[in-house]
Amino acid sequence: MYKIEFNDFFTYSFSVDCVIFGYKEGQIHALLIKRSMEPYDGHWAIPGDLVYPDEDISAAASRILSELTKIENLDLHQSETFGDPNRHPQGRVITTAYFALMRIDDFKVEASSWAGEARWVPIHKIPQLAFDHNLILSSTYKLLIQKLKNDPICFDLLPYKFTLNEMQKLYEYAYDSDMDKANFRKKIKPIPLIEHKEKQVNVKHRPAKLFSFDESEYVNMLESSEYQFKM
Amino acid sequence: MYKIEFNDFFTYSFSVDCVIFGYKEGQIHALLIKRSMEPYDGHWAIPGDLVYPDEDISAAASRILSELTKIENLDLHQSETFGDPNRHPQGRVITTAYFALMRIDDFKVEASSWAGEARWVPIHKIPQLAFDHNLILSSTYKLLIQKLKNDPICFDLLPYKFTLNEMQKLYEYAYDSDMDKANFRKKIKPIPLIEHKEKQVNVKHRPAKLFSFDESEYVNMLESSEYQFKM
DNA sequence: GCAAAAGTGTTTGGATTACACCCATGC
DNA sequence: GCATGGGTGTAATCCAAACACTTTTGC
Repeated sequence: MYKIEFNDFFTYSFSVDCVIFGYKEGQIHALLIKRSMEPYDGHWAIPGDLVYPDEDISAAASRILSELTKIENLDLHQSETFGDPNRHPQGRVITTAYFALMRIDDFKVEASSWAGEARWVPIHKIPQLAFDHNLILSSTYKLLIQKLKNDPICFDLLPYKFTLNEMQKLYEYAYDSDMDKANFRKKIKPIPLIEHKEKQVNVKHRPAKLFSFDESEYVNMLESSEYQFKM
Repeated sequence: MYKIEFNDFFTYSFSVDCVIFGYKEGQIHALLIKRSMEPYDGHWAIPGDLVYPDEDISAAASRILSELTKIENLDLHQSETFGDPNRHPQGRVITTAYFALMRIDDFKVEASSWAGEARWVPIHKIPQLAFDHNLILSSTYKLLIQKLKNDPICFDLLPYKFTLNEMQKLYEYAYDSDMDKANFRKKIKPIPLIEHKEKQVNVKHRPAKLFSFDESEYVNMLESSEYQFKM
């Protein structure tokens, strides 16, 4: 039936790699760690780990995220699965990539057993990484760009209170194209935003109003009407 | 470092499940097999198999496809990965779903060691399946519908020579909405189609022209201009 | 002629685009 | 005042929806 013994199939391992994206200084960044163990000791890599025998794979992604950043309850998005037989030098390890979005200001990297050092790196300046992580990162980044078009996840990258110009700049960066200010504001009219009374401070021009994404209203709109987020 | 021995991580297995979609009688169908082995002997299931130790996961998906249908070289699209620790009764088996599209008329199901019987089932009449296959199928179907919007894959479901009305009916089915004939034809104007001299035969109304997708022209358009398929 | 679907043209209203202009703040 | 970006209005244009109409086949 099988060309090998059935038990010989139960010799694989499984990992998840968790691409953490953030946005600062007008650029999308990924959080990379410097590995402090073999294999690829000393190389930069996407944070990832083996999945425990009784652990769901999405739970493993959450664990990695919180071990590294002490942040819980971030949305995780499943990306691609990579299964080249030779991708891992220590055996057959298949890996599923996830990505999470965070506000860089919110967070402090925690040193952990497997990460001596962690650093935010602009997505267009990623060095050579361990394993097939360059491939994983680039395909996951493409997926992020895709999702920015169809889901209101830009608000997970922007500060909680943001200006409309900041939002526009993020989309201009993601789509690598300039947008007209007036038209951008017309386009986002249907997105439910909370308008704050506060304004920008310490800017040497007219201060902009601050907004937040109205998540609960968005959920309402999804349920009741047939509103479809689209950028 | 780890709470268990390193070697205890290398006790998992990995499978791929290959959802094969077809289109006939105005409905999208999935090819299901009746399992003839434990576990879930006698249950209907998505064709799938364990991945061999030295086999890439996409190669495994191709293998399943060709063992079952003797068709090679179909495009495979990676879908979601499922890793609930209890999804498989015989151990920790993580699975990645793929899907392929085929013209139902083209093909004959081959009996194989693990499939005593195979059957095309309309996507809205799927019975109780083995493992978590109902979940896998429904999420993969959603992905198919999504991709029908953004990629010219409807032509993998339609006959090689098709009428514009057949194409429209497929989209009406996929999006569960009626479309205007004249507007549909205006919308697909930019899609490169080969217009055949032949027409429908044996219809009791004016016979429609037959078309085929002009794949090579599509590739050209993708490269040269900034054409973007969109339905 | 009639039924049925193929195939095309016109009108209309809403969305997108380009662009112009005024406003508030720091220096 | 001037530079800088915030914020809004308008006209031109494009696009999609609605609908009407003609054409070709079988019976």
